[in-house]
Amino acid sequence: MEPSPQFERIRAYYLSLLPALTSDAWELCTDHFTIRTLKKGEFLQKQGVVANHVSFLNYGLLRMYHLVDGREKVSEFFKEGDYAADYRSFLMREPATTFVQALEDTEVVDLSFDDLQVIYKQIPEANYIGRLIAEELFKDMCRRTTTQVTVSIDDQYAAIVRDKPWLIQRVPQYMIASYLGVTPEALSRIKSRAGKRSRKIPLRPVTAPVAEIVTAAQP
Amino acid sequence: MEPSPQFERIRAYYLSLLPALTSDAWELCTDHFTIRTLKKGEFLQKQGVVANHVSFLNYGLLRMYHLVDGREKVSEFFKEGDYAADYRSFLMREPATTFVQALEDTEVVDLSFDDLQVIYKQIPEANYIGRLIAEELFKDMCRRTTTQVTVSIDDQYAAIVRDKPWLIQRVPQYMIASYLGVTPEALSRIKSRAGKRSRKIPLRPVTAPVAEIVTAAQP
DNA sequence: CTTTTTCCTTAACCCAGGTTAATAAATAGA
DNA sequence: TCTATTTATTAACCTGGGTTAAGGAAAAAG
Repeated sequence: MEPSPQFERIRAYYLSLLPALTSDAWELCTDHFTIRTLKKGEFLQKQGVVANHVSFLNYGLLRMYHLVDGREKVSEFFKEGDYAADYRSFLMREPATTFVQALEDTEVVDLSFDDLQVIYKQIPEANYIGRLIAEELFKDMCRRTTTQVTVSIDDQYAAIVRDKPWLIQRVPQYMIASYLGVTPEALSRIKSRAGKRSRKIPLRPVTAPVAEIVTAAQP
Repeated sequence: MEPSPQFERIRAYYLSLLPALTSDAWELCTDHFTIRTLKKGEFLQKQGVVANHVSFLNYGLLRMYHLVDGREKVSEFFKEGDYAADYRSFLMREPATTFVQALEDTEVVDLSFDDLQVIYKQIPEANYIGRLIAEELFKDMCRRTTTQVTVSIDDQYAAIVRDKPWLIQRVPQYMIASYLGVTPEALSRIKSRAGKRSRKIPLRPVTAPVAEIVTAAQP
């Protein structure tokens, strides 16, 4: 069987986690993969439904959000190369609390829960990959939580502009506002504040206004 | 070697995750475990230091917090039976961004990063346990995030009183306030509001004021 | 290109929570 | 026990973000 180009990206991802991945093991994986496409606006996941797949994005863009008394609260974006799912629902076999919707036409590699369990049984190393993926997701959530507690909204937005310009390019402002936990109106204010700031700031301390490096303090 | 009573609780925990855990594998684990005690106020982890252990709590109580311009922001509590650590720092081998401090005299079973890697090498099933633990931590963070987005502060506090009375008993109010993301003064207001509410509420809709069950909506 | 819809911005008003301060209650130390 | 320190409460004031509303820009539909 010749390698499907649709599995190349996920193969590279698995190899990056487990360079020793054998071609036998890989074949077994691809037996369980299925390709699916979503048109802009379609849903990968809906609230109330148990997530039955994890989906690796070949291309496209998704958003995850909660619906809380009529309002959408964006919690995550997924782009090409990411694993997307309500992983909590997938793991717990409980109805999802979130929606995951395509913001662009998107192609994913699906793997169902049952198929994944088969893989875990038949390929012990899969547990290793599964561990690394879960750890990676955990780290990401830690990063997010730390940022929310640690960084002002204004700086969080500045960080997005600086570090994730693709978000600004591909996602409407009101979703980014929601992601930051504020209203679109508030994000407008943030942006106008940022505008004034950056016009003034050149006069700021030229000598390294670096964040202090915090070392272990005494109790 | 006769079983140490200090490892009984963690043994039960591992067995709950992997009933098939062999005694050989368990012996190998205990070879790497060390017992440590912390007096109230002492630190398990300090900001700026790479977390070198994961610590299973035999008894006691810990809090994890960020220090952001002089203020403590509590992000987590750990009690007997929990695994405590700055797991992000532990996994990434990067300096911790958090402090973890004992709120009571505490006894932990330590496992160092290097020892854990040895265990992962020698016992393939360990990856399975590691995966489940990482997944569990991920699920907990999801729960927390969902709650923060979904539930009002007043209801979050009510939920703590209802579901985690041990938190109320063992932790000062101002730390719970911090955990909820508000000031102690705000928590006082929340409590007084709750007082008024519960005195009035008996007159509320007697016919099942249940949260609507949300099913998959149409796109 | 025009129309329609979606998205963004600005302004005025309001309010929950932060801030400060003062007091009371509870806990720890002597 | 009594004192000192920590913790909790309450009130007055202030501020930043929510809310509402309206106008303008941009994108999609025709």
